[in-house]
Amino acid sequence: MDKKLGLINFQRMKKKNPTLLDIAEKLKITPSTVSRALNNHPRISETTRKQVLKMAAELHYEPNKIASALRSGKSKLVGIVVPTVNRNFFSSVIRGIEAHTEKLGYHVILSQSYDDAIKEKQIVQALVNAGVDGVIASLGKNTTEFNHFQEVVERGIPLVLFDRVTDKLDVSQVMIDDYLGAYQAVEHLISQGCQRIVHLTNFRKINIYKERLRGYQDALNEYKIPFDRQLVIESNMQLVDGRKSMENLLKKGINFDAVFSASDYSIMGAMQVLIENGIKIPEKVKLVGFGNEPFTSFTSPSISTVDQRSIAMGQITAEIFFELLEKPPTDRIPQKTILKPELIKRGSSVSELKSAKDLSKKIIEIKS
Amino acid sequence: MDKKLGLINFQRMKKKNPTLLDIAEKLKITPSTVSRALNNHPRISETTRKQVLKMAAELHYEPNKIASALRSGKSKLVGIVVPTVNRNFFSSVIRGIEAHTEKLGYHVILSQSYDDAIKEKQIVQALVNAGVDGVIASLGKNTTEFNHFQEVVERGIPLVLFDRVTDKLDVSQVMIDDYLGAYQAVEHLISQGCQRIVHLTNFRKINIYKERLRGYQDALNEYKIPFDRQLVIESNMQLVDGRKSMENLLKKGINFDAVFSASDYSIMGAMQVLIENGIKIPEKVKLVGFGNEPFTSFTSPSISTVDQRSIAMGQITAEIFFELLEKPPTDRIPQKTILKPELIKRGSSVSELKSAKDLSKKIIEIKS
DNA sequence: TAAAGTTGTGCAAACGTTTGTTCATAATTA
DNA sequence: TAATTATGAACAAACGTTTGCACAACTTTA
Repeated sequence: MDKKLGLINFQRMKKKNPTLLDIAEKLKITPSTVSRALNNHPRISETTRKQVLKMAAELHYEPNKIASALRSGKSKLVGIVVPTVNRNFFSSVIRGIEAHTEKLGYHVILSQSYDDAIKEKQIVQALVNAGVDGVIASLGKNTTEFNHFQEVVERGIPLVLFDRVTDKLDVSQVMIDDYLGAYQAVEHLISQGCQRIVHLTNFRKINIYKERLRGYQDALNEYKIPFDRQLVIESNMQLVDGRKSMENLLKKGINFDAVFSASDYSIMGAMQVLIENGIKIPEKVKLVGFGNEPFTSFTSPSISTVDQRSIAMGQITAEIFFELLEKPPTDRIPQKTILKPELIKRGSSVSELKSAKDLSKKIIEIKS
Repeated sequence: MDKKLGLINFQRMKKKNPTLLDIAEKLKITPSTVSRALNNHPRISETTRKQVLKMAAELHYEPNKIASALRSGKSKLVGIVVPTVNRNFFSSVIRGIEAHTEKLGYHVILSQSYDDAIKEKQIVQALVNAGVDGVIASLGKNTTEFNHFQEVVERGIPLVLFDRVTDKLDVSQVMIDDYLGAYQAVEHLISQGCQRIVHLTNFRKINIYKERLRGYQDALNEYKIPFDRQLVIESNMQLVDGRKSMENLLKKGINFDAVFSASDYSIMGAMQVLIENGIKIPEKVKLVGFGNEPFTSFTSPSISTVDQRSIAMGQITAEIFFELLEKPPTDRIPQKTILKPELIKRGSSVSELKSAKDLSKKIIEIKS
């Protein structure tokens, strides 16, 4: 019986990590010296350092981050909070951030709020409890209250917001110029001869959509095109919403020659309905979306859209974040960084660009 | 000078978390009692427990997870490793897992390997160092060596693989029946009258692609259609690869009437080239992809594809994982769970389904 | 009514680091 | 050569929990 128990225990035995103490004992020095040797403390002799490094490698020593975090208060973890990770924009930004964090020996805890304000709050608290050294976040659509983020700041934990930001928090923010993006998109449509431009926007009046709407209005103004309230359609901006909005427009018989949507998803839905009704794009109606989701280049015609500079945003967000991290909390002056978006003209708004193939055909025809 | 320093220090003062000790002192009891009270230890009296809970709430006490993790060896963190998070399939699985973990008070650390074997190794080590209680992973395409995962198992840390799995590790796995998915897809194409079916596959011969190829071959066999090596095209399976593969096929003048791709991205590319060359889909060539990426339903025609049951896979993976977690390492018998995929027939392979609108039109026409 | 069991709490060690302080020795300066 | 400074390493405390053990005060059992 005893023997069997012993056997079981033996099998259960987990491979134990070697610790600083193990290295210290082998070398007949103290753990503190080992620790300093591994952390390149200047007061450690080259010979000791070499010995320690060698022994550490030999034993496959891996520092226990938990213990380190407890003692030093630095976890080398940065928490990222996004509404969803399943959006090209967000995952690109994350990739940009990750590239930076890795270089500096930090790791990322990724959490999704699914645009749920309560979940967002829980996540942020959990991240703080987990001892992250900083938080990078993009707000959920339904977030109207910011105590959880305020708390982060008060704890002296660096916080950077990107894309979906708020003025109610006095923290560093990185965003694109939504106003400009919308303005350029609408200006482009006008330059293509459009006069009755529908705008699809979100019924939740969060910053980015307000700005896009403002860009739309100002561009119309600039070109002396009257603003028609009827042409601004509010919805949840998903594909189905785009479909519904377009179906409604057609049913009501409202006259229009272009659609500028604040989301690629809803413009996709709108385009589907237009195609199904035999309305030629871009001949009869021209379309521009927002976000440069990958699928916009797959469709036929491909969809013009506004690129949000996700990679750049990720890089810059990370840079600002780590600058903040180095500074003591008092020196952290919140800064706003606004990136210029890029209008990508594709087949849905420019006849000649209907597809790459068409283009090459045309050239061949001219040649022959 | 002194005063100024004092002021600075005051400003810098971070809001300190209250600890068990703070609660204990206020109530004139010991931290151990407080700890037990908060953890519902049976030997704590109801009155003490209530007092502690009240005081904890009053002080906004949040347990320090780091300290708890260090002492108890349980971090309540589960690490997820996926090639990329920017794929509907993966993010759906993750969502399924998250739903489960949250209920049980666990948190998720999400990491992306970007199909880079070295990065994957680093990530797994980092997760172990970070003290995760378990790991859920989907292998990168280039992973050929599994020591890092073996290490996880040896440490007694539960490991579950999903979708991209390997037989070289004796751990629990959850996957779909790739063979069946492919078989059904090809069978469907044959039932639509196709005889010369191209198969786009990955040049990396990882499990899932091998299985899909096998399904393709067996379906042909079953229906006495000769296997033609020329019709199997290997590539990296991205959109551009699909384009190239199709361009090559057309250039070589190879005869075919259908394409079954092991990826939605490459079938998308292939479809673009076909459309650009004026080849009618599904009349001349029928297409089926694999993965049910959202964009497959956006295109025109919409693309038939094989759904990978991502939500179910996430749920089941999480269930298996937490079962494992409860058991001592010795009792962890690896189990394989194979889910049935679902063939989704859309316009790219069925003429009558070209679009929902067409369908409704037809109905109306019949009526009138 | 003494022995045995229960219940509620305190004590102190432990988890594996990091880090301020001390202390000896070696190198520099006056 | 004595006084000072640099250098390298040891000591010990600390981070905030958890947890085995001890122990007093009760309650039950014989």
